[in-house]
Formats: sequence, C-alpha cells, structure tokens
Amino acid sequence: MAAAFRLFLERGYEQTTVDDIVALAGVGRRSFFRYFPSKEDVVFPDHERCLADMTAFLAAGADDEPVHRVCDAARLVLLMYTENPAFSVQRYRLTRQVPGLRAYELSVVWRYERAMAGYLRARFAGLRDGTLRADVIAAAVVAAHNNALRSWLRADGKGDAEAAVDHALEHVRAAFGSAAVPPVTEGPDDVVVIVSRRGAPLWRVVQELETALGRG
Amino acid sequence: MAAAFRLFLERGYEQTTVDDIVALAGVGRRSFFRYFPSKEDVVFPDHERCLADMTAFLAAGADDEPVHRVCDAARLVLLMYTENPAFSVQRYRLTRQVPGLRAYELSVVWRYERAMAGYLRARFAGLRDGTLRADVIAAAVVAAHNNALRSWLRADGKGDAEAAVDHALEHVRAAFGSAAVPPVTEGPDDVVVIVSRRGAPLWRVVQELETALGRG
DNA sequence: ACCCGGCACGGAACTCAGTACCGTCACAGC
DNA sequence: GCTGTGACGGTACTGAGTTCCGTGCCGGGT
Repeated sequence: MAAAFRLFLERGYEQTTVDDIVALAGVGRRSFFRYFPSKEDVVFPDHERCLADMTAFLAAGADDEPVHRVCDAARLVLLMYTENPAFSVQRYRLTRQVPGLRAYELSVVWRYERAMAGYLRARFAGLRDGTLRADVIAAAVVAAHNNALRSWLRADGKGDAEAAVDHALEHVRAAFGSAAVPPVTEGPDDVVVIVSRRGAPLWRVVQELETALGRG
Repeated sequence: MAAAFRLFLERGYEQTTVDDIVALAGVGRRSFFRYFPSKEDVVFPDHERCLADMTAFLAAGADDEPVHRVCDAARLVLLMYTENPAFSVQRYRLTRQVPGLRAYELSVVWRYERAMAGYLRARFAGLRDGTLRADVIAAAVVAAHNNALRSWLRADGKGDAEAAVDHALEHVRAAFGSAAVPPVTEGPDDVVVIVSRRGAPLWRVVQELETALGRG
C-alpha cells in the first residue's frame, strides 16, 4: 500500500502499473492480487471492513427509531474517514480525478446505501410505500453524509467533520423524521390510536378505547 | 448492438468477448470501439443522449419551482425506458446479475444525479444550506424514480410506470417541496385519541398518530 | 481522366489487468 | 526422516482497450 500510494502520487494512478508497484514493494505480482482483488482495492483498503461493521450495527439494533439508527450507521463511515485525515484527503484527491476510481467508489457507496435501505425496508415492512420510503431515506442520508464529508475533505481535513455531518443529518431528519416516519406494525400492544369523526356517539369512542386497552 | 444482445442473452455478458460480437456482426474489432468506447456502452446506448437532453431541459427552465423542475427531469429518464419496454426489461435483467454492468449503471445514474444537484445548487444559491439541500433532494428524487422504475422493470414492464413514478415523486415533493400540501382533507372534523402505555418511545406515538391521520 | 482531401473501416501489434497453473520454500506434526 | 499445509513467486494465458498504419471509397477541383 505504501509503495502504491507513493507511485500514485508521483505519477498518477493510471500511469502506475501493478508491475511498478510490486517492483517497488519487492513482492511478487501474484501476491499483490492475493491481498487486493483489484488495483482499485489498494485505494479503498478499509471499506470492506467498514461495510461489515455497518451491517452488523444495523442488524444489532431494532429498538431505536429507524431513521435515527440509519444516521448513526452513516456516522460509522465518517469515523473511518476521520481516523486518518491525511490519508483520506489524499485518497479524495485521487478519486476525484480518476474516473475508474470514482466508479469504484460509487459501487462502494451503493453498497452502504443498500445496507441502510435493506434495514429500513425491514423496519417499514408491511407499510404503505414502505420500500419507497426506505430507499428515499437511505439515499437522502447518504447524500447528506457525503455532502458534509466532501466539504470537509475539500478543506484538507480541517474543521469539525462530526459537527458538519450531524448538521447535515439533522437536516434530513427534519425533512423525514416527523413527516415521513412511518408507523410500526408491532405497535398496537403499547400504543393505541383511535380516530373518530367529531359527532360520533360518545359510547362508540369509549367502546374503542376500552377494547384498545383490553378492558372491554 | 443486435449481435451483442443476441450473444449476451445466449451465453451471458462475461462469456461473450468483443471478438465474438464483431465476428457475428461482420465488422472489424476496431470499428466496434469506434462506436462504443467500452464493452459496457453497448448495453446503455441511449443514456448519453438522455443525459444531454436532461441537462438541456434543466438549463432551459429557471422559472419553475425547482423541485418540480427536477422531478420533470427525472420523468425524462423514465420516458427513455418506457419507449422500449422489452429492451429495458432485458437490459435490467442483464444489469442485475453482472457486477460490471451494475457499476457502469451506477456511474450513469450518478451523472444524472449530479446534473440535477447542479441545477438545484444554482437555484438554491445563497440560501442557507443550499448545496446540502440540493444534494439531498437530487438523491431523493433519483431514489424515488429508481424505486418505481425498478418495480416496473421487475414486473416485466407491465403496469403503469408513469403513475408509479408520479406517485413516488409526489412522495418526495411532500417531504421537500416548498409548497407541500397537507394531505389532510377532512382534518378539522376529525378527532384523534392516543393512548400510550407508560414507557412507549415518543417516536412510536408519533408514528401511530401519523398513521391514524393517514399521512403515511 | 487525374489527383487529392477527408473519412470510415479493418488489421496487426501492443499494454495492462486479472486469472490459472504450477513450482518453491518454510514450518508444523508424527 | 517424511508429509501435509500455507504463503509466496514465476510463467503463461485471456480479454479489454489503444496505437499505428494500410486500404478502399467518395466528392470536388483542375
């Protein structure tokens, strides 16, 4: 990885062949592909682990409010970037100007988004437009996260990335948090809602209330 | 293109080499790459034109309400798919199971999204969190569009794609549109009773309330 | 009729990523 | 000692994409 990044920064990504890297690193060409399935993977060494962390994180918690949970999952990705700001900034500059790397990054981001959407789809299962909401919210969360992350990266890693992402995610939660938070199916055992036309006879309302509370 | 798709459907995308295609089509290998910059481009022949159409469409109108305009831009893409349902369904099936094609499609979708986001950024210039809003809304519109489009494609192109996309986009507009119309038609006449056991999280109460009010 | 400009096409050879196969070496166990 | 196992490296291959060059075609000018 060190050899690869040295060459990438010296003469560019596409001008660097795998043979160059392994020659500088003093290892065999075959060994390179043992550790990195493709040349692009050298640039994104930790995404695979981060993706696994996220899926585990999402699989773990189902008691939280869904959108909140997904926002926290996004913060996991941010952590990976802020752990090593200098590296992240270098990689960002590289990715921005090499189409192949951009395409690869897109596919990685897409997997994050699908993980979130899958989680939300499960939480929204059975609801009206459940998958639609899941997909839209996942996309919005990813977009907000990336917006904040990229402006942090453009600023060479200066500034408070966490605060920026928090602010961006809050923006999403404001749009979807209250207006688009769907109901849960398993709700009725602890929350009961009765809707009644004004003018409906009182006894009917009371009856609904009593059956809802199981005291009927 | 005809030769390529015949072979792709017969023996799969990755099992088909460019040499196979040009042999069947009776043209030179060099000519293939003259018309299609890469093997993937054979599968998405019309996206480049559609992308140009969209940027032109967005550049043309600045009097409309921004989100509405972007939704109409998304409908342009849908049109390209519905123009040739059989082809679109075949391509969808191919794209779904070939990782390379999926990555390519992602980069195409990304360019659509960036076109929309660029338009919105210009319209939101000077506003508080303008670029953030632009990015999030563009992502949401794309996600909603793709959700509806994909379910239409999964149904082999049966059903009303326009209606599905309209419904999905309306969902986004309800969350982001400046002129969001409250969906409560007979609200003032309704009475809502919520009963919550002690300890129920607030978000669940909100969810139930929203379901009851039909704001799903 | 002749030449000449551009141009679409095709072929041959090349680069490079990624893969398949195989040989080597170190190290563990009995 | 022998043998299995696992990490490593080399060789040769496939296939995408590029570069260079040669060829035939067509229109216009002289």
